[in-house]
Amino acid sequence: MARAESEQRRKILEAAVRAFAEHGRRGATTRLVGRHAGVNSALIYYYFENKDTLFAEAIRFVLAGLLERMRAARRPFAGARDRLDWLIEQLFGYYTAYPERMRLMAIALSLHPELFGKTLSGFLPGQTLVPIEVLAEGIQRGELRKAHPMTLWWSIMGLCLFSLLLHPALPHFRPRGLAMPPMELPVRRAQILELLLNGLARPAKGEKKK
Amino acid sequence: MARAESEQRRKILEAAVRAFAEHGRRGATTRLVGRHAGVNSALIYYYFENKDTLFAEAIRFVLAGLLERMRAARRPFAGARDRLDWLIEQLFGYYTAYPERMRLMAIALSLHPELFGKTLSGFLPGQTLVPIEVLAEGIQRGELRKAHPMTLWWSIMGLCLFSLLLHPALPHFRPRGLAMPPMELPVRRAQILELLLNGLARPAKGEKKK
DNA sequence: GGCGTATTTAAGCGAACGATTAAACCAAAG
DNA sequence: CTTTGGTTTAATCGTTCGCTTAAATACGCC
Repeated sequence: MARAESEQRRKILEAAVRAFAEHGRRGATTRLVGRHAGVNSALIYYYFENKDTLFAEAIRFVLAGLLERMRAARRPFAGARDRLDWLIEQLFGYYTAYPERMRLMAIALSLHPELFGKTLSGFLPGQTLVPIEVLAEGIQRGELRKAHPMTLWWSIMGLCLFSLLLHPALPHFRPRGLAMPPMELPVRRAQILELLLNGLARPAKGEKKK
Repeated sequence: MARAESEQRRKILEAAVRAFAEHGRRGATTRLVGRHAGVNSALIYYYFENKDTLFAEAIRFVLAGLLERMRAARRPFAGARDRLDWLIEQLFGYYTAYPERMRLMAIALSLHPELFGKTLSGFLPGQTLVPIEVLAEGIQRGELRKAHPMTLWWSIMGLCLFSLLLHPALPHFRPRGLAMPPMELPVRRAQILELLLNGLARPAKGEKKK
């Protein structure tokens, strides 16, 4: 049965996030989670029903952390560029602080889409959906094109998440005779911002980039 | 030891892609792969050294399939929109034909970035990198902004892959009191194309969308 | 046919897994 | 000091895993 909050429970949850992000839902063993938490693996079954609910709770934990971070950092914006830059920064900042959490989100999405969707459904109601609100405000003020804020958020998520996932793969990706672009995170971040603002197409004659 | 090409080897490889995409590298058992392939699981160890090299070969198989598809579909382009639309279509089309292959790519990227990078390094040299060439041509003709073609390709990959991963999660994502945007694949595809062409920012007065 | 090689299978090994259990621990209350 | 209830642990059960082995089967060549 699920026990209430406690120091140990939280330690297990964080260890679970790390273990699941590193080895996947199946690859991470309960013993490994216990070892990461500095705790006997049987304790997991005192706080969580079984391994599967631990996994679901870990996802919920990651999502809550991101939303909480955005809630705390929310501020007024000076325009489209400032607004989009802030949204990107939230994702990049969360990754920098907790890379394993972003990876767990990606794993859940690619390997357990059904569970991911259901967890989201059970979690979001009642939450302040900061990124959606921030984007909706941008549209309403005429900074952004008219569209459903959620599709805009998905675009930003896709661009950022893919870049962040790619990041640790690139050091091992060195094909001979193929020049690689710079891939430090700040550079990639700036590229994403420009893409979101202006697109990839070359501006027609007469149009001027500010 | 790795045996040469054969009907059975390919059947095992395709079954492995399906199994790994469904359950992950650890979650997919060799017995399941064998069952999917209609073959005794011991046969896997006749054609592949062990489970890990089978996983690596499965990734290579998926990448080869995508590149081959693009090589076969390559054609001249009428402008930036046509060019970008074709690139998006390649990814969406590959997903439609083999959803499990795209998912395996996402799993490898999020769960095994090092292996993914190394597999890419071992595979790409000697291959014709169609998407890179297509994008480089677009830049050279002045259709696209100046940038490293590979960063452009990563942007397109990120947008498309995230949308495709999200797709099977959305039916289970129905939070009460939250209007969801339409998410049929063709709609999402059109949105991505517009984003790539124009960005999200509202055009300033005087500029006109064609 | 009959021999030799290549392929495929059934059977099973040791190890590691998720989960359960009962006992040990410990701090606060009586 | 003893009791009590919440917390943590060691020990272990039954199952499943990756992988090996040895036997069985298919197949080409004489």
